Amino acid sequence: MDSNHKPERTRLTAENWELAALQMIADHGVGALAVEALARELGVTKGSFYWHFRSREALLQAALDRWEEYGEREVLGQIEKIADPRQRLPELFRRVAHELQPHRVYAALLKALDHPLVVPVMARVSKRRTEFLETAYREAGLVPREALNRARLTYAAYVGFLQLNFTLGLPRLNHDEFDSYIEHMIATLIPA
Amino acid sequence: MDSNHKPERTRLTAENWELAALQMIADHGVGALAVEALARELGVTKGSFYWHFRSREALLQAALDRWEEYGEREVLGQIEKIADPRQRLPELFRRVAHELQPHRVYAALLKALDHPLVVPVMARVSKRRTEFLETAYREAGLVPREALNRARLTYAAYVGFLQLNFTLGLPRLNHDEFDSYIEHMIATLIPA
DNA sequence: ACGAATCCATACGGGTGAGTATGGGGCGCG
DNA sequence: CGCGCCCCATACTCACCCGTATGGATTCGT
Repeated sequence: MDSNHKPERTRLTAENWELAALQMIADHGVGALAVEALARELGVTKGSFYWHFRSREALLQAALDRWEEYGEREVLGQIEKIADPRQRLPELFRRVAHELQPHRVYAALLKALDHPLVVPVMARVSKRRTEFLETAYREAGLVPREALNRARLTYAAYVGFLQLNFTLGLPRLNHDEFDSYIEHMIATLIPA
Repeated sequence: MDSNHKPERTRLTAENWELAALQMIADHGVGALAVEALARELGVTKGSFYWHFRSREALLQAALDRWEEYGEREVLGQIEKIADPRQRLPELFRRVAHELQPHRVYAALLKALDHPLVVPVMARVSKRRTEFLETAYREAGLVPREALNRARLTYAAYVGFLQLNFTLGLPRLNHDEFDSYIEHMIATLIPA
């Protein structure tokens, strides 16, 4: 430990700033995304930041774009590999339930829905995911109107769960309670 | 129109500030709760505010307390009058669905779950409402474990719906689509 | 090796919003 | 009538944070 407590050093790239921004958003919310605080975190000063980005909002936009692109590629990409449509929904539920880490940014963005830059991103992501659920429910045998409503209900339950248990940390479910809840959700929402 | 465009005048009381604060929270979120902005809204200056309240946080706390107390008295009080437990849940769903106005503060508070003063309030409110749903589901015939999980699922769906359709304004449901969604929710979540 | 491009530090200006100090005006009450 | 208390205006200070200006340091191309 010859220099700082943050072992990062040497030159930075725009990607470094964007990833650090996403980390900051996940930890302390969009409102805490300040350039001087980020610079401290990275062991540099504002002088560095304003070389890579035109403004604070430009960084936020870049970070959101990166997050959205990553989310589409990772979350939905894996699921579409599951061939059997009947197994797709339960498997989706179980996988999503056990990857809590990637949802931290999503939960933080849910709390920043007043910010103009956040709204269109969340609108696109929510729309795509709901449509994905809708086709999955149709493949599972629901008629179109029911599939649409069930998709909306499912995604609302997902978002609400994030808010209540993740952000609020409300009932602090242990592992068994959590699994029990997920299986109950599968039994209730997915048609037999 | 001899004076201001805001027809409020004469001396103010602490209650006036708290109600104006809740209005501001509902309209522009907790972050927009600034004392100078509120003072402008009420047609006075900061000098007035700091006579009634010690700080900005004191106002926020008072407003939250008022909202929590009002919510318990109004929302849950009406529902408990419904005698038949079988009719209680569908009736609850339909009533809650058609009173969107009282939910605006709740939706705004959902976006302020990083604020230390907001978290305990939301934790208490969510806990009470989930427990209310749990007993209602038990009265409707579910076994205890299922009643608990179904209550959590229902409340999560409620919270997520607020976030997606209220705050985000996503699919912009019209009246028929909205009713269709509510009835689908009743058919899916409430045991026959 | 040496100039040029890249990356960063230092220092400053400006805007915003919380909190304080202090005095003045309205209103009840004797 | 005039005295005192309640309510509010004015005018500050202070802290924070965005953005700019400019020069220094490091690295890369050739």
